[in-house]
Amino acid sequence: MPELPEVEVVRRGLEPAVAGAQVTATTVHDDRALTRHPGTAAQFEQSLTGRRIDAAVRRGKFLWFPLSADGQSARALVGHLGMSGQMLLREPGAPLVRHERVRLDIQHPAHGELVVVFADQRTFGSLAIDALVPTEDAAPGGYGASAPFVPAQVAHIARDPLDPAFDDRVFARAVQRRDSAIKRVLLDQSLVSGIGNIYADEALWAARIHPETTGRALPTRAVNRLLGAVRAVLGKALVEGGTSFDAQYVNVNGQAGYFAHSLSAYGRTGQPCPRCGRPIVRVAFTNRSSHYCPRCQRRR
DNA sequence: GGAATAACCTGGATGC
DNA sequence: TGCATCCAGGTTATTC
Repeated sequence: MPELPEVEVVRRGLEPAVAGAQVTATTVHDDRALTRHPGTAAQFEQSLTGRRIDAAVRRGKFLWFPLSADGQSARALVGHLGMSGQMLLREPGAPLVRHERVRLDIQHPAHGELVVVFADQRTFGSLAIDALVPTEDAAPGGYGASAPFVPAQVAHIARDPLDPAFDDRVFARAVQRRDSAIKRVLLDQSLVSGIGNIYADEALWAARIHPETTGRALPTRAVNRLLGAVRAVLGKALVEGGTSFDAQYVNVNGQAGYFAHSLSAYGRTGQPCPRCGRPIVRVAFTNRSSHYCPRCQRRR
């Protein structure tokens, strides 16, 4: 499932191919991929075709591609991979990809003609064209950005822990005001972005914190330890190309990541904890699952 | 305003 | 073999 490392792998793969490229054609195969787009599929195609992409930017799990102004208001192509979205680079004229929803034909001054395919099995992902608005803190909008702008529909998303503008102290104070379980807090994208179910479980295991511990119960030292664990887990996953369980997550060339082999808690129900040997347990958690070690991660 | 939950969706796995 | 059911989970709208 695409979380921060997977989305960053995609951004890094796309950046050299799309930054500076012009969109020569846009084809929407399935308008369910445009659920976040305010207009029709035809308007989406018309708005995008002919525009130049200036960069590839990410905040949390959102990607966006600022479009050259050309006398129009500043806008960007915004994308979210949802649970199964993929952005693939293909050669011109490449056959239709399974679950292909949108295709962009682009012309890059150095790389020539290329195709960007947005494919998505479960249709939770989306593309949209959205206005860029100034960031609240005047810092660059996200990873890969030089300008202090963010798409309007991403403005409520907090910065992620790998963003240089992320404020550790503000995060710690916000956590300690919450009566919710810390896992729920980690998944709240308006407090800290980029963390999903997999990396929440892994970071809590690394920091030896029980997922049901309330934010209010965590001393500042523990919040900082957790933040360090989050950064370590995300950084390691990024180096290993992200986590792939099946064909749902691949990079822009269709290749899987290797971090699934490094997981310590997530998806390891009944297997020994790598630290103490006690079996990892799985418990229900708001329509999904939490995995943790009952010995290493004792409830406060 | 904070917290909790349902709904959206598809296909693989499992059980009968 | 075929059908029904369960499960995975990010975001948003709704409710309390």
